[in-house]
Order: sequence, then structure tokens, then C-alpha cells
Amino acid sequence: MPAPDDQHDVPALETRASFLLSQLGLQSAQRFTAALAPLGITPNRFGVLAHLARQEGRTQQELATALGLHRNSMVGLIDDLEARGLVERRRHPDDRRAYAIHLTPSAREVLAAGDRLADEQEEAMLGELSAEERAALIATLTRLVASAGYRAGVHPGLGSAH
Amino acid sequence: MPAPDDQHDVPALETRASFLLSQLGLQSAQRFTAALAPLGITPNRFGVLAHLARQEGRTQQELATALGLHRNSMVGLIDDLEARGLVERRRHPDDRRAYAIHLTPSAREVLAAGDRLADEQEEAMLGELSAEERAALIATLTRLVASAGYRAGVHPGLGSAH
DNA sequence: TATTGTTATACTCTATAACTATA
DNA sequence: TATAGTTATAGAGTATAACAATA
Repeated sequence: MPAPDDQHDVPALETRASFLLSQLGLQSAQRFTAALAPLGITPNRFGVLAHLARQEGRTQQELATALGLHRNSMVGLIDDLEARGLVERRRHPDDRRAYAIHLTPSAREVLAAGDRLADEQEEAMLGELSAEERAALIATLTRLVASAGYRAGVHPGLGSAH
Repeated sequence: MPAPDDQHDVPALETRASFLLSQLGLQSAQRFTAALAPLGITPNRFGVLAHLARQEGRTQQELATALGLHRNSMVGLIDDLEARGLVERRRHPDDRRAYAIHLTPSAREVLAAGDRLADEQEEAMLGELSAEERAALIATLTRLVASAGYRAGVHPGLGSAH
């Protein structure tokens, strides 16, 4: 049988930080998705709740802008969260076109539970590293995020900037 | 106007490595997608070519298994690459059910060009870091990938393991 | 005239099952 | 009976345009 012509002068993807980051980043997202599933929400929904928790009463448009997605997409996200009893659409006091989105007590429980799950995941992913290595990694990653021009805590996966 | 009730005792997503990795990883993937676009391929296709470059003549099934996706999905990928003149489906010498997939000279140019683009992206993303910081980052990420059980160079985004 | 929220539509990806031809 | 490749279909996710109510 003709042996396959092996060639080893090939792009070494696995030694590049950009590839490793992409690999680990997707893995991290997939794990978090699986961890949140029993709570009935996705990382996207969790991100909206977390953002709301910092300032309730925002309009859908404000939330969409803050999270970098289109207001059309926010409709479905809020529909979902409302159907699960995690947010309420109240009338906006100043603008009768807009809703003021508020968290329910149930949402605060979900946020706390998700936070615990994120802690467990952090432990599982970084378990091999020493405290110093963890600190160095987080410091470096934080610098890279800042230099990329992202606002802290805003994940690009929510939408692709409109 | 009623001030929104700010709350700052909230999950600190942005200080967790898992969140930062997810952010940077997706960013890295999006940049690479944009960089490869002028070449007419996506990171997925590039990954198939890169894998093929290490060992030509593989069957679609072997490629699918190696890259962690279903053979059904490989059909479309190979269709695409074949239509663009990047791979050829030759008859397999030992198994008349299977194809032996081979790269074209054009594919080797695409691989080289993509490799250059990946270098440029690495430079753009890590530009702020010193040589020591880069080395430390890559070493740490490599350990994390290994501990996660991935094979080097196999990206989980290609498919979700079947 | 511009903006908030909504709906409808289309397009991409992915997942699944079922079919054929070979083994 | 199992395997390689194919096809068809359905579902999730996302992007775009157009609409009604209000500013």
C-alpha cells in the first residue's frame, strides 16, 4: 500500500497563544454552558442578568447598547427571561415607549448559583496552577483584554457589535 | 426621576480566568476568521487543510475522527474545499468505499498565507507583552490545554465530539 | 423626524436520521 | 452485520428590514 506522504513542515498552530486562547476560550464557554444548563439559562442570559444586577431599571435599548448587541435580539432575550420569571418589564417612568427591566428575587438566586458554578469551574480549569501562576495568568489576560479595547465584563459573544 | 438601584455586590466576571479566556478566545477566533476571509476560507477549513498537510491520503472518516466531528459534516467541508480547488478526492487504494483526500498545490499556498496571517495576529494580540511574558503565557496555556485533555492542535470549535 | 419595542424573514451552522455501496 | 460516504431535514442562533407607538 502507498504510504501517505507525511509532511511536518506545517503551521504549528498549537504553539501560538492566539490558537491556545481560542481553544481554551471555547472550552471555557462550553463548560459554563453545561454548568448553567440545570439552572435553565445560558451564558448569554446570565450575562444579561449580571449586567442588570449592576443597574436595574434599564431599558432594553440601553441593555443592548451596553452589551454590544442589536435591540432586536434583546427582545427575545427579555422574553425568555420574563417567561422564566427572572425579569419583569415595568413601565418606564419617563418614556412611555420603553420598558424598565427589573430583576426578580428568583434572578438573584440564579445569579448567586451561577457565581458559585463559575468559581467551581475556575477551580477545575486552573487546578494545576500555583497561586502565583494563576495571578500572573489573570494579570496578563486582563492586560490583553484591555489592549483589545473591550470593556471589562462585556463578552463579545453576546452579539457582534452594531 | 427615580434613580436606578445600583448594586455592586455582583459576580465579578471580569476577574476570572475562565471569563477572560472565553473573551479573548472568541476575539482571537473572530480576528482569524476575518483575516482568512480574503483567502476564501474559514478557520474550520484551514484546520482541515492543516491537519491534512500532516498526513495526506486520509479518508473523510479518519479526518472527521481526528478532528472530533461527525463524518456527515466532513462531506460539506470537503465539498467546499474541492470546489475551491484545494483538495482532491482520489479513490482509496485499499477500500473502494472510501476516498483518499489529497491537497493541491494551491492548498499549500493557502496554508503558507494563513500561517503568515496567524503570525501577524499573534503579533497584534501580544504586542504589549515582553518576550518573557509571552513565553510564560504560552507555557501556562499549553499546560491548561494538556490538562483539559485536548490533543494539541485540535480545536473544539470544529465540532462537538461524536 | 428620530427612537423603543416588536415582528417577520432569511441565512448560517449544526445535529440527526436514513439511504447506497461496499466491506 | 458493520462501515464510508451521501442526502435531506430540522433546529438553534443571528442578522436585516419594516412596522406601530411615542418622543
